[in-house]
Amino acid sequence: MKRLTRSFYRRPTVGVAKNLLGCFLVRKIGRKMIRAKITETEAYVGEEDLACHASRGRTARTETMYGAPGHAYVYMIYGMYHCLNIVTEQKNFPAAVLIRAVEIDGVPHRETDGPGKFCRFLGIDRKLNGFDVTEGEKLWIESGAKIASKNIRTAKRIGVDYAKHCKEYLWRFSIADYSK
DNA sequence: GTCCGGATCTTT
DNA sequence: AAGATCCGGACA
Repeated sequence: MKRLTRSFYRRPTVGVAKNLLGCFLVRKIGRKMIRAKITETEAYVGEEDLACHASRGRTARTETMYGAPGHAYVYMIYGMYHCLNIVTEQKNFPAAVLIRAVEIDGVPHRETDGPGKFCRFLGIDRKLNGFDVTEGEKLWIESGAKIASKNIRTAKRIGVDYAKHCKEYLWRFSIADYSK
């Protein structure tokens, strides 16, 4: 397995979101290393995407998304959960892939089948916001077996009812075997 | 400064 | 179906 490089992320976000399925999110805490297979993702693309945090422009929070691709964008939601995204596309174009679910060997899937759940399990919080996943030692992503397109399920994104017409975009992707 | 709502999850 | 819980963004 090979670590994904910056050029992997410097591409259209929807493609990155699909290609991340089946890849392995690796988290290292001290001597402990956890490998998590990515099973569900969503794309958030630019200021025109009303579901994207950057739709309200460049702010302190969204600054990471405007930065170079291959960095983690971690934010807190509902006062108690964190969500992990990987920044995509060119610098100064705000876009990212939200990782929504992973699977870890020996861990019940229900503990890692939501964005807040696996972040809690992997100890991911805002301290990792802006972390370079193409170089750092705490968090990175390795390539995995390619998922055939017939095994990729496409759907509307979750929890973005406020996003007007953008809520209809089919920018949620999951591996068929793991779809709920 | 104040106010409001959220890319969620758990429990009822 | 509702509660937990708090930060970021909008407005003043």
